[in-house]
Amino acid sequence: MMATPARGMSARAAQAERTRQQILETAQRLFTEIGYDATSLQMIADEMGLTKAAVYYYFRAKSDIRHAALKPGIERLKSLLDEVAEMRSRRARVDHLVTGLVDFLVQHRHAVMSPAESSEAKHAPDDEQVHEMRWRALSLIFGEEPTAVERLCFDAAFSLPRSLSTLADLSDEELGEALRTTMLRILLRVPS
Amino acid sequence: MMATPARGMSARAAQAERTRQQILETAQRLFTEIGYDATSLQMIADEMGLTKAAVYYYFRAKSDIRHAALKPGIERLKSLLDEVAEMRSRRARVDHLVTGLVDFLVQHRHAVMSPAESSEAKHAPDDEQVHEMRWRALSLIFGEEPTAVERLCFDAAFSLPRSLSTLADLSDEELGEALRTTMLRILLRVPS
DNA sequence: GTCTATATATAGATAGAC
DNA sequence: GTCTATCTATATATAGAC
Repeated sequence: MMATPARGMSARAAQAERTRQQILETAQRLFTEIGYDATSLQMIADEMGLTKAAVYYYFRAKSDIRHAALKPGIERLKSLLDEVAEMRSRRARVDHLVTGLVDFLVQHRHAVMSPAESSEAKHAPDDEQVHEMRWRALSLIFGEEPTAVERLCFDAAFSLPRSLSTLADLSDEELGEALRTTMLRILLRVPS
Repeated sequence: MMATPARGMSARAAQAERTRQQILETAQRLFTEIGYDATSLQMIADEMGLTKAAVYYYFRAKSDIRHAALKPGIERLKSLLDEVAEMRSRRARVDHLVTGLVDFLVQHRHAVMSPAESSEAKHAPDDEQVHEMRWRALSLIFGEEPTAVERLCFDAAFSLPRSLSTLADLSDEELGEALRTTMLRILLRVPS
């Protein structure tokens, strides 16, 4: 779970932690590039010069890798929504949510996994959480009873992470600015 | 390939055509609900009370079912773009594309398959075509050198088909109107 | 900590009976 | 036209040697 080996760890344990982290990064990249279902543990092992069994030493199941890969994004989104919930004006809420999300997206632009689009999407605890947060965000932005158009604007704006792969030619700054501008435009001034 | 058995067909052949069509509809529904990769031929066969081998009699491979399921949408989009290309004003082009697309989406709202999100997405001819049409549509709406924000607005608007499943509570009329309004709002009056 | 070897399940696909 | 039976490949996952 740790990004860096803790102090006091043996050299062996530190190496193990690095290996674990590398598996996670490799898996995350493959999930992003070709999708979760299409990524086999064999591919992950091959890319790292390990065997499947070695991968299983670090993760008990394929779904655990998915869980670990999704975790930082889920945590970030959760705390972002907590912060947003404290804000009074709608404008400030939208602004904070968009800015926070865009910053996270740009930082992880090459490893952004959409939680949906996996055959595990049903009943997996991660996806339950994402689903709940989606509802929470919708309420925070458009109130308890959003109109159909508002719901669509919400979906349109927050579907943009899926488009990251088609924007590889942009620098981090350009990408961030474009994402922020577009999301704000879609979410603010929605016609009734 | 035909939606209805042609005149002069034997009763046996007509029955075969119906079975083929039913397999297609069942598969399409499952592809939409749980995704292409997660749908096995066994599931399709089970839902219809057939065996896998029977399904293979009608379709030589799983990918052929996908191809047949995608075909109507691809054809519709292709002719729509041909029509749009003939129009002079940008406003008319956006209007015609959005209206045509929304009509198609509402009509097939329970069986809309996103061409991407399958492990076959690479090098499958269907996806090549969709990719080309995406570029063509982008050029028709925003010109040959769209800005980053314009590309994002394009993606946001045309990602909306993915949201159909979350709008099951709307009537066809409500859905169509909301889709049309939202897409037009996102695609028109994009800030420079 | 990483390996070989293997268990088990299921995928897509085919051959041939009826 | 639909079936049973089977093939082959590959998936996730485990046991136990080193």
